[in-house]
Amino acid sequence: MQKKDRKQSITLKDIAREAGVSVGTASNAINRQDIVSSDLRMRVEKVIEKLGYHPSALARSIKKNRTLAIGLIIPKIKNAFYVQIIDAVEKLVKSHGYTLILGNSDDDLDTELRYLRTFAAMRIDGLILATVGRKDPQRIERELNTYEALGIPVVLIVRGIDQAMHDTIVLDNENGVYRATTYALDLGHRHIAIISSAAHTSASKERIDGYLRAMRERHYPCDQKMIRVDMASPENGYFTAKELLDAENRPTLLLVATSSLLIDCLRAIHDLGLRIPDDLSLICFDDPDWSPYLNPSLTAIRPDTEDLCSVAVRFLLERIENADAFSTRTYVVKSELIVRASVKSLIC
Amino acid sequence: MQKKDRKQSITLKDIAREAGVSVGTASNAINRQDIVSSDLRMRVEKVIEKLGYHPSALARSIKKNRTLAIGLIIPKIKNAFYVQIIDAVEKLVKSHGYTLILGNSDDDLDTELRYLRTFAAMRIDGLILATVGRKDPQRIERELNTYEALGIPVVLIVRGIDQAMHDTIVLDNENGVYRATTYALDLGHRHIAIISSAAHTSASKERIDGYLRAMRERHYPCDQKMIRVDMASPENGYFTAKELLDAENRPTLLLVATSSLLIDCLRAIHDLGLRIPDDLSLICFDDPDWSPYLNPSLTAIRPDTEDLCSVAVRFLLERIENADAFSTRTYVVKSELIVRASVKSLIC
DNA sequence: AACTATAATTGAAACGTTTCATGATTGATT
DNA sequence: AATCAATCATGAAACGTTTCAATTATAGTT
Repeated sequence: MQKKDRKQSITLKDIAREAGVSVGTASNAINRQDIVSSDLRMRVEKVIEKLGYHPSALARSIKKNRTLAIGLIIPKIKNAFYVQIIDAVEKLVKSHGYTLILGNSDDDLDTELRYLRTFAAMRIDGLILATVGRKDPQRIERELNTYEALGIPVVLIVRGIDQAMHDTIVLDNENGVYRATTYALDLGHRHIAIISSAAHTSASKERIDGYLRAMRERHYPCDQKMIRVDMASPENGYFTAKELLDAENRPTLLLVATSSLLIDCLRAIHDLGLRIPDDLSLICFDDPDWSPYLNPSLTAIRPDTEDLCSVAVRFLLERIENADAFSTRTYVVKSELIVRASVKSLIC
Repeated sequence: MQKKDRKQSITLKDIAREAGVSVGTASNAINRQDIVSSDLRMRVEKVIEKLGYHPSALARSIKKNRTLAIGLIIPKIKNAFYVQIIDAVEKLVKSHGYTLILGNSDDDLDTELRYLRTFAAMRIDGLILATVGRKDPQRIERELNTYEALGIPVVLIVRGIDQAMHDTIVLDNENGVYRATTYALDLGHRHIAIISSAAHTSASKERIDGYLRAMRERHYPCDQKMIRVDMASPENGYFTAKELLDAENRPTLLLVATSSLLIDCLRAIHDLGLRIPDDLSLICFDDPDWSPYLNPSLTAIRPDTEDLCSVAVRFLLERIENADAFSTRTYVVKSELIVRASVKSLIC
């Protein structure tokens, strides 16, 4: 089936003709009210009302070389962490007169690249990118070069890219997990496992590093079997968790590295009939809004998303205003350990 | 601070000049490969690669009178139900070559209206709208008339609007709650309360109607105090729930009408020290993906979001292809009662 | 009355594409 | 040789705006 040509709409030319002025004047009557007689302005407004004129942002953008649109690409909308980010970023950009264009790459590099291309073609004024990761850094770099060529600023969040050519906001993954691990050690846990996804992201590596640093500093051995990296295919976290928890020497505490893995892990725990925290203690990196209402409520490492987003948007808008005023910046967002009830103390 | 003029980019004219052809030909070499000699096509492609040409979707859209963008406006992204919808709709439109433009009105009518205007200005090819409701139907109607005038089809989802001028996909609110209520009655519950938000939406009314119908059919009295309508201001659900559950004759079962209220209710239940299901049974309309991992797992009414989205997108695309081929359609999405562990049987 | 300064309007070019009627080039067919 | 088709490329108009130099009208000053 063919798309029918869309009904053609009222244009500025129609307004001008009906009001008996030139089209340039009609434009001025709308946008530059200071420069036009109030008499004329009212006349044009009447005609606009009468004919039902709705200006085209396309034509406007092409002339003004700005779209007032900002792109946000995230890896997984089903992850509550990114929902918080979408919500916060949207409010922020809206308050500055921009529209948010969302891309959900669904943990798929090709989808991400496709959004990168589409958004560049759309000539968004700026991009906030949480990339799916480093499976194929060159391909992402290549798209980002397009942004460079088009003069569209890019801010990376959550996950950086090696060459520090862009402003980047990252979480303190290492430190967050480090503190969670020492907290667990302080409560007497020794068999601590960590399950993480997507080995190719630096976040994953950093979180594991935080775990390792805590264990090493306290001189506890780290069994490699306690470190599991899930391959980010759907459902896979479930099997990884199940295997880990069904093994002979089950850990006493499980660190879950992302809230999307959390659901898989909970399902595995549930299916194995394990009780939290008696059979297994649990800490999650990232604190979805329902975590207090799990039973028991969930001890979690909560990154300061508000801060993350406001810095990201600020950086981006600064670049949009004045692209070259700053050298590349990096900002690390603090996280906080929220102690609830999912970790059992093992000291007598 | 003023926005600096963006670096001006390579245009088709540059390609044409460098390749020694006319700009029309360059365009053909890119888009109409059948009509151009393969020799020329390769030459142009080389130049494109060399100069780094990135076509402007703005200019293209203005000529072709289509943007390949579809708008989706939802009332609350923090509501897991709408996250599912975003995810599903995005995948569907993407598979048809469209880009999704998301607007989160955050339960605010003005924000919704603003998105309606912005999206119309952007000349999206179609709109899927879950409106915040009927606080001020005329104002929404007015914006929708703009879409009519511009020939942009609109499909309403989840929440309809009185005059049936648009295709509409709704949930079977009444029936879903009806079945949940009879299920509760069958298990011996008599003091059943329902808490709902946003009295101005028809969904809210229908859900309460389903509750009432079940009670009446079975000839049980409905205490008006058992029907609470929350005013949709943030945190408010918490107080409404708390008041309801702290009263003298506390219900034995609570029907929660939306998953965003659910979090507030859980907090109230938690704060009052009530245990589910022993002190209070719970059923929620809408089934977020974490509901199986609440403890106890949550009995819920789950609408078939996949179906909702695929029908909505299908209706919309059909209208885009051929706006007038159909008269206004309405589709009701089925829902299913997922029985888990949050309802206690009261029969001996 | 002549001049000037200010204010209001015009007209055309420009933004980066697509499209289409026209023209040019080639090869095959009589 | 002349005609016809088929294939390729051209150039200009169009899409709906904004912008800006140029023009005209208006009022103010001497």
